Amino acid sequence: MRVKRPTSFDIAELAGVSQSTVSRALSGAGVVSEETRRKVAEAARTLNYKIDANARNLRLQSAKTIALLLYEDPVTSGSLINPFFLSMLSSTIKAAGRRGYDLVISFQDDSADSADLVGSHRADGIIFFGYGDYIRYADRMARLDAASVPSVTWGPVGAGQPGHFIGSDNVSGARDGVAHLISRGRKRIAFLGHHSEHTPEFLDRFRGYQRALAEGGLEMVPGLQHGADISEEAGQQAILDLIDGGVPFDAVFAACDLIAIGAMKGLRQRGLSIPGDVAVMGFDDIVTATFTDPPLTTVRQNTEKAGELLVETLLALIDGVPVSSQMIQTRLMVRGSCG
Amino acid sequence: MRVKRPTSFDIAELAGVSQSTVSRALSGAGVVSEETRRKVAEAARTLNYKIDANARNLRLQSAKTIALLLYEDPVTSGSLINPFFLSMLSSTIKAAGRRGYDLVISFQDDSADSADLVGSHRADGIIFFGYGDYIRYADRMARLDAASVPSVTWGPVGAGQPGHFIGSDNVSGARDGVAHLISRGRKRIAFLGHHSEHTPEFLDRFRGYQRALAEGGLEMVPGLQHGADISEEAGQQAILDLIDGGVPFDAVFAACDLIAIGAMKGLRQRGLSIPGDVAVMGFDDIVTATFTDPPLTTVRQNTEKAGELLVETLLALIDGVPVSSQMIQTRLMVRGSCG
DNA sequence: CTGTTAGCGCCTTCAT
DNA sequence: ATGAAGGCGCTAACAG
Repeated sequence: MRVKRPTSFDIAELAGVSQSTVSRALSGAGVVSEETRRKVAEAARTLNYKIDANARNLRLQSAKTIALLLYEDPVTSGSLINPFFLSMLSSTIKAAGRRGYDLVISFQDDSADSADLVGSHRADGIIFFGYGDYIRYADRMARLDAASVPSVTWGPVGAGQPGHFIGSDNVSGARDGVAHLISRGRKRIAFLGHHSEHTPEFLDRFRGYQRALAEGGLEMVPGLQHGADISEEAGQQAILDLIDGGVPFDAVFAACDLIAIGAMKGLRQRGLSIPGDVAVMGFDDIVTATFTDPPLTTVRQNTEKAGELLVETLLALIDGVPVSSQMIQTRLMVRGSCG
Repeated sequence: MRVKRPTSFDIAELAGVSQSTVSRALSGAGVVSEETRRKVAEAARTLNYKIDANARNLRLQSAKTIALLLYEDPVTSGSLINPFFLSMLSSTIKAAGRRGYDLVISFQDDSADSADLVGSHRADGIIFFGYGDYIRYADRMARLDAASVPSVTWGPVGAGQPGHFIGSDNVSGARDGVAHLISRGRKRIAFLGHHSEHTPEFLDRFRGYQRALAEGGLEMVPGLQHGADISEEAGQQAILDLIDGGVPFDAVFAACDLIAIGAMKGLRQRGLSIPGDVAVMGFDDIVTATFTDPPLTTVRQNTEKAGELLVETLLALIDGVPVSSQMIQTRLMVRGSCG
């Protein structure tokens, strides 16, 4: 059933030129007279010619493709459901497309395969996604580096991990958020989310929380910090634990929106009003944040810019241009949940 | 910085055989002595050899790659956020991986590009995703067909559209769901969701709803059918409209889980209890359905099987094997929201 | 069972 | 400005 596709020789014949001229005319690179360029372009159009990517890439020793690896791991089983990543995914695909790169996607957490994608010229480099346990990834990174596989990871910038990172300025973002709560007169501010070295992004947000408290002249109230996985359910459970713990609080800073939304549910479940009794602040600014009741005030991560920088950095790496990790500024989105 | 990668000739030399023997040994296809196969495998391992995908695919005139096109359109702007699609995405990627196929993903709704992916041998075929307006897609499908581009769409099976489809049995799934409501003694059952020919899957679910009512000896109560886009917000708004409409009801069948979850919010907002005052039934069985309060009873779509069938069908099409659209059975997941 | 040989379709010097 | 020729790395006849 496969129709024989036209090759550059067919175009050459139809246009009355040589095959190499066709190649030059279409790539736009070489020097070709305007006249011939037009003839070639037309011939290509009438035959519906498309450059064969395999032949081209074989010749060029590249792939014009970026591999996107999504990690699933025990700590963050909910991460793939996190709408935030969908947003990242979309912006990254678009950024790559703008530069003529395709994206192959893979959920596999088999580290061998990821390097193979590049080893086999299926992809020119790798972008890693996933709120994750970066300590576990460290050796993978090291191995990729050893094989000189270009790669960039979305995550904690400047956490001392090997490899190149693009990520939000989590410390200052969290600080801004908590400072806002303080400016609204809140004094007893809880923190929801895990914050060990295994989740450095959350750790940074925790540090921002601490810094804002210090700058606002507030003590961190013991008993108002509670771990939570990245899911609504975890957030809900965490806030219930907190309420039942008996230590009073008038605000919650959640390490991400999903946790914040879960917390709102828990608060309502216990008959507490938002923001009357408790103000709630999130982090990410997922689409749903606009639609909660009240709408969630949150720290927005710039996913557009993130995708752009991830791709740009990776392509630089592929071209052998030295690059450094980069931090993206966040922005406070004031809505109704903090009064 | 790019290290020169070993070729099959390097392996051949190290293993003391010819290059073609290396190819045979590694592809597993040809006849090679056990002895040589071992030697070659070991040489490949020590040199960390990976078959060059471009060369291989150029030779084979294929790509070993499937393109996944996600459609975004006005009607379904929320669809990409729909966790259901994430689940589909994951299962499809895994099914493709199991067969040695990579997946290139694209959000673009530019129909030209989709055909080009195949025309340029970047992909062997296309899988389309997206609750969508299939009428708008019809001409795209026709065009792809004309260019003999193998493609499969996740969507309404048997709706008379051109092309190959894989989808759930929406009519019988909805019927089962509504029959369950009836068996629990509900008499006035509302339907939430759009159901025009533009959204044939929802239309089928509406038909299942009608059928169940008829089989249960119930009349369809006028005023208890309300449109809703695919989002929590739309579901919430729809149920509020219904409540304010004044026509009493004791159950809601939502065209998808997101709508159902929004409806639950709206009911609670108006002080109605679930399932005491109103039973709620969804469709999809997204992860969140397990965690609502009460847990959502819903009609489960088998995403595992869906991904498997989509890939299997597409590969058959690519091989020129005739295939037909296929319907997947749903399964009622009884939880707490229907009493 | 293994080696030799001929391309797959394109880009790119090197001549002209 | 254009044409001729070589080769990217691999698979698949075809011989032996």
